[in-house]
Amino acid sequence: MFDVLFAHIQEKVDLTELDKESIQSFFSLRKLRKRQYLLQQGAICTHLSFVAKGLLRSFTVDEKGRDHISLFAWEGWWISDFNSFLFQEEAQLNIDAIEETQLVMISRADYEALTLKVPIMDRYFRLLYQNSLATKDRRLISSHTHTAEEKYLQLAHSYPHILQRIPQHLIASYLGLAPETISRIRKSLALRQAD
Amino acid sequence: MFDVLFAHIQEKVDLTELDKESIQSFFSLRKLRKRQYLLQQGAICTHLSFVAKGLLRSFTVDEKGRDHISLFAWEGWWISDFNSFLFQEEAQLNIDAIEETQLVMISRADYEALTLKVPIMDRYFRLLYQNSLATKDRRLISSHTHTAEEKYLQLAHSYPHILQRIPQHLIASYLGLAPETISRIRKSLALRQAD
DNA sequence: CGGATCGTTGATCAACTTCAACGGTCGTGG
DNA sequence: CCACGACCGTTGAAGTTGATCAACGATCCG
Repeated sequence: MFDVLFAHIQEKVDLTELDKESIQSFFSLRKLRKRQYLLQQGAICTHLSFVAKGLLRSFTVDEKGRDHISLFAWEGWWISDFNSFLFQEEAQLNIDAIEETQLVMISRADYEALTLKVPIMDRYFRLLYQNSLATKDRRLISSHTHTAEEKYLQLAHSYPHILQRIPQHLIASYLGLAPETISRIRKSLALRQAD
Repeated sequence: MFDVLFAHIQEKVDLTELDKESIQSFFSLRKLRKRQYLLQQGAICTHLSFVAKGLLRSFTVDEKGRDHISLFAWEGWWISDFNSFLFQEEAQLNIDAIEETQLVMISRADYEALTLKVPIMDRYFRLLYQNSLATKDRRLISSHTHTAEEKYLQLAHSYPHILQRIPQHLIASYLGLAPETISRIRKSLALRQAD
């Protein structure tokens, strides 16, 4: 479990064995079943979670009871409700497991303590957030610029393997489209493919 | 100029006088006229810029020649094309000044050097990016969840002062709506207001 | 003054949603 | 181990939101 975490961190910064020991001491492990909640709207997000294995989603539910998925997180991704985690406010987001999942988690207090004790983790998280920011920018622009089909194709191109793991109606929710729309897009693509 | 920058940094982390001297030595100043480009698509984004005074926008231009604004940055905001700045790739974004603007800028190399020489800046940027991430999440969800009118009202509520500084068609571009739509929304709101 | 820019309004149009019905598959409890 | 229900994807028809196209008036600025 910790191997996956250390491997991920070491893609961005160097860690000494001592660093690793320190880091490990701040984290705890947790397993989730399929459909199990990690966080529910209105609760306080106590932990920042790294996915060692499995797949989760974060989403909001609107007045009409519809889901809106903001993020999928699989192996090597972090997930939390940032506003809630950082400021210990009520969470706006729900997070649950799409597959059986194994997490490596750190509490709010330990997150602060970790970055103080192992300052290079400030750097790691900065690099992590930088990348994440750039991705979110692209996604927002894409959501304004592109048609439904273009958005679907862009996702399929960016994360081809993940489409096979995620039910189609969840993809729809992630892209901000109706499930029927995805179905029709796929049909239309398949027909054109056949030429 | 540097006062604004230091004030902003010190909202998040503490700086010694020595830190300030070090920080200042890495930054340079620049003025932009109205409509002047800070960055054009295809160029390399050499600097990360802090707005000391004025107002800018970052935007993409699609195949049909339409603008899509991803961000407004006024006093106290940072702006750049992150992908381009970090990896020195060709910029996807354009950035230009909506008002006369004064910037405090740091180059890519100096950004790296700064975070190494003044490690607390890693922390500052991490905190900055954290907040930014949370904001972008909310914006993306909002763009999927809400109607045109709701998006407009949400923006008006979040940044009431800024609506007076930004031409209406740029607001439209930021929200991913046609200029005519904003016009009609405002009319409709005004009519209802009159009741 | 003349051109560019900006907001407004009306008419039409297209993309996507909504609603409804159906068939297949999966998983769980009897 | 089978049967039932929940869940999921598909398809068709109708409805709605917001985009597009076009024209016009106002303002700003060189």
